[in-house]
Amino acid sequence: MARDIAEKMLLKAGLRPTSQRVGLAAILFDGVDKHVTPDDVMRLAQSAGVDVSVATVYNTLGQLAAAGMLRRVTLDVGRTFFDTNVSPHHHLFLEDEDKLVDISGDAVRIIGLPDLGEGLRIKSVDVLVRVERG
Amino acid sequence: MARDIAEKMLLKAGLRPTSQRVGLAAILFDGVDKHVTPDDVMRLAQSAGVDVSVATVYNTLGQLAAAGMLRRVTLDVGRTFFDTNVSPHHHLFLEDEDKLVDISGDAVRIIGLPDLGEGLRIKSVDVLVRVERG
DNA sequence: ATAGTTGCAAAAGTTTTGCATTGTA
DNA sequence: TACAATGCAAAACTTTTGCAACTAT
Repeated sequence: MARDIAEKMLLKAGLRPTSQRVGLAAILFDGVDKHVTPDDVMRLAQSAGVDVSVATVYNTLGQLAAAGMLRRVTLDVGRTFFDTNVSPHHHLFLEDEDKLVDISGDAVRIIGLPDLGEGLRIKSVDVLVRVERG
Repeated sequence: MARDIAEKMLLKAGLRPTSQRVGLAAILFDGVDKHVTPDDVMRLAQSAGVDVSVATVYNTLGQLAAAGMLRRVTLDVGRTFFDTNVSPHHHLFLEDEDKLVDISGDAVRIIGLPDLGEGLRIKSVDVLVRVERG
């Protein structure tokens, strides 16, 4: 049952497993990696009969991302995706389908990044490959 | 005079060199590469005495980006930058200063990107390095 | 009781659209 | 005069905030 997993993930994230959050987490952590927008989540919640407001969807997604349970991927104006795959990896964006696809993080190597000055630390390196039919 | 250059760029982009657009282009293409948000541009326009609405700032930036005169760089929610450097290159984002810095495109090499299926074409490869003090 | 947490209505902020106006042929 | 392009007010959309209600001790 996905609800059990959902509850465990919420507790691990230090969030109370309220009915809204359990409902959302059950949708997100069903065992299949996904890339969803807040709007997708809202729609999925409605279909699943989870009664929740848009604000709570945003807040919950933000909290899960802050807890490292989701990865926020910002693409273009007004296109924020949340990725349930939180291991280091990159993304391919299929423009024609408006869809994000993971690229394994191990496979990709980036060489030639500049040395950082004193006291600076790399927080993340994201590669986004935009792909179109042609 | 930056106004002459501005007018040339607009004509090259197929846009009428109206007073608003010339004013904005003169701010953007003053010979120094910059990373600006629509809000920055609005403020700069006001300081420069260019009378223009927010909508026109957005529309003009979008038109210049579509014409390849500006590069749109989307970072996070509600953080769209326009880069006057349109040659292929990557970006470093300094979180503490909320500032984008260019990384030369020639210096960086990315290896291990997956083969694309039939009929797909890479449109762009963007690397974003997030940096923080630490 | 009370201190902390939650969910959401309302507010804030960003971007796009519809259309009156202006410019062009 | 007709036809296309422009600029912007207003609308649409995305995200955050403030606070009443709830929970746990």
